[in-house]
Amino acid sequence: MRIATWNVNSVRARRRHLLDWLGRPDAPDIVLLQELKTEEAAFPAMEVRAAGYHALVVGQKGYNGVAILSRAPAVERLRALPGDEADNQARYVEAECGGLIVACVYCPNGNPVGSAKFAYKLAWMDRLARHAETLFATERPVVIGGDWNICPTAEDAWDEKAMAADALCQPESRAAWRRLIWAGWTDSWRALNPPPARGYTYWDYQGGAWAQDHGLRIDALVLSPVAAERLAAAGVDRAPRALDGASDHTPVWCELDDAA
DNA sequence: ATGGTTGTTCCACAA
Repeated sequence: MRIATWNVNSVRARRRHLLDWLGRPDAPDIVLLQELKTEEAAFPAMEVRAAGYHALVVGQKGYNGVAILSRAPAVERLRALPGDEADNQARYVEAECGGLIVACVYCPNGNPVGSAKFAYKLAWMDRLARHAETLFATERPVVIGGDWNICPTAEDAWDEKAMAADALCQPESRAAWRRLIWAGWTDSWRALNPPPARGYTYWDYQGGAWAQDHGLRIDALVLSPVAAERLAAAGVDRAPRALDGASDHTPVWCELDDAA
């Protein structure tokens, strides 16, 4: 079972890239998408279906938006992250699929540091950590994947000094990530690629970042213990980032062996 | 210290 996550930065602008990628022979069984930037009604569900995938979409006009694509139908569990009824940003969807619990996250960016947006980022990550505890307690195979908007360590940034003022690299942001790791969750790519390996997943549109490989690793598939026991491979697919009109993120994937 | 780029929406904002 192959699972991937990809922040497409507008599913309408990336429709052709997405459909081409879903049509490749090694395309994943489950794909988590972020930053759809559209309402569910404008999601290209028919074309995605023709490519072989069911789609569970939580959309929003202009901003955010997440989806779970799957070859087998997914059964929806949650369309929002618990813990704040007033939060209407489309950043979370969770489903039962292929014997797994799968959660797709678009964590808040939080820039600039010290703003209300940074406070929202930390509050959202606190809600995620608390919800992750309930998922962990199921003792089921669980995958939480998406754009975390956190660069976990200095090894995950092209230049720690250049990123020092960014919300993605703040100590509080990294502490929110480590809270999950200390609780027993596995960062799938990093588990198989220990430092000094680099696996950037995002390159800014500005400053020729892609051409110079000035990237960050901020997209990840995080596994509960029984899922991590099945982890067979993980990788970053850099090809879509090299295309004309690319998203600023590229897909990350992991392979889980069949359940014993 | 600023400007560099992309997407969506509206004449900015978010990333």
